[in-house]
Amino acid sequence: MRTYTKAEEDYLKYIYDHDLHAPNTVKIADIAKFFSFTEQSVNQMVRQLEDKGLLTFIPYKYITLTSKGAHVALTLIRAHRLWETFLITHLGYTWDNVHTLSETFEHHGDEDYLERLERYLQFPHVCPHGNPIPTKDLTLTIIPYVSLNTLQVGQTLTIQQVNDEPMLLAFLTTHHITLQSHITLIERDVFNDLLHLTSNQKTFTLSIKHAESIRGQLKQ
Amino acid sequence: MRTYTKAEEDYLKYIYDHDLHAPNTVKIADIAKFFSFTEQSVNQMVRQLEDKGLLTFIPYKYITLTSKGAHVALTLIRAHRLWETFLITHLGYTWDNVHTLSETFEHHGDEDYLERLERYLQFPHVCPHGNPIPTKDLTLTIIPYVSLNTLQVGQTLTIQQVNDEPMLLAFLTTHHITLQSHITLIERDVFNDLLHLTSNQKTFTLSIKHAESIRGQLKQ
DNA sequence: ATTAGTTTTAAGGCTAACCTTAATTTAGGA
DNA sequence: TCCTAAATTAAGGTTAGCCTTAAAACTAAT
Repeated sequence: MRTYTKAEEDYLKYIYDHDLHAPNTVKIADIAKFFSFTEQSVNQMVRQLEDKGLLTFIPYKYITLTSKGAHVALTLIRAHRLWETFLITHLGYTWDNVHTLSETFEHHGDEDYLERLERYLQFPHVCPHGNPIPTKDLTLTIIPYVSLNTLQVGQTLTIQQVNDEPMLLAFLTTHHITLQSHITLIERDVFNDLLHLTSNQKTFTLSIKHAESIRGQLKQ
Repeated sequence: MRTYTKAEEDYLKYIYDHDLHAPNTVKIADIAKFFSFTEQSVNQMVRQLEDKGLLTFIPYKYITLTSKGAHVALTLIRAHRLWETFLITHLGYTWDNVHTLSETFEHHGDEDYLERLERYLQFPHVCPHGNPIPTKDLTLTIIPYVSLNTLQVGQTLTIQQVNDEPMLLAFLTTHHITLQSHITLIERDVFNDLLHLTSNQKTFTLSIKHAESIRGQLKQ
């Protein structure tokens, strides 16, 4: 039933993500660092994935997925986000506690049931975190939001997208911040890489790293 | 996430089923025959399951699940039947093509999501094959139907339950037989272990083995 | 040309899990 | 008591999959 192993799929997902945010820059060392593996291990796995036609690796340049590899990665993202949608909108999960279960389910089942699930959910365009859901033909519509980190002091962001990171989501939840919430940048602490922000008339602090995981549009 | 391995779970399911239909009769040889393993292999696994407190084995007598083991088996049955219900009633699967996918999903996830799924499905008592779904506290309500095989010539059965066996279900589907269908016994071929039956004004033949997988109540 | 950063080769280890063969031993019924 | 079905012991093999260490080789950019 499973065409690729979980490890293979995890590599593909990482490469897809990395390449999306910084095209043509994925190196063996990046993958090794991300998973805490040695570069030799990653080298082997990359060769393995290349042998299976899932990626191309130009040594000393970069690794990039073939269309076949992207197909696999996008199917995983599609499964993950459709599951999240179902779990949240129908089973009562919250956006900070669906990640693990979706991770489990995304690796199982075929494309047929995904289509059925998608139809049942009435073809959602985005998951509950605001991230786009690849369509059946695996097109992913990128919406050009700006990250919270790009705000100038005094500017306000309407949140439209948050990365699916449970800790961050739990943090936002305790501050009653959801999609459509407004966040204003009060001050930028360059020394500590922090942002001081306001939302719901309350002030809080967020690291730049986390701020990059939050996107939306500037409020005029 | 997974507390027990698939193999362990499969042993438990088999023992549960066998014990349900013929209490206190499960022997190592039965399991070995069912899975086509050697008795030595089964012996080892049975010891392993005993060490984990899932069953008790009285050598030369029989194997039976402990309440802990029954708990695991019933949870699997519960998951399987809830998934089947969801897949058929919400995603458009038919009763002869849900088995494999349910088998996959039944081994994943925790009890929390099962409760949510059950609530979402409005606490169904039976799956689409008519088999009872264990409740949250894992009680399984056995309905005393009679098997198609017990019919006397001329008697008619209203189908209420069919075992989840894809081949049989596909056969029934091609004959337009579903739950609530009426089947009349025309003749019993004792020599070949066959039944000649009628349903929807059409005659067909079914082996006794398969007839035992179909249950319901006698039509007066 | 040097060197730092990258990649490769080679050999091996490890975990998880389960199953097999071969040779015995034991229990319980006729 | 004896015999057969049932169970056990012991040692080892297999599959799947991935990861590590150690040592070397290569590339690109200064």
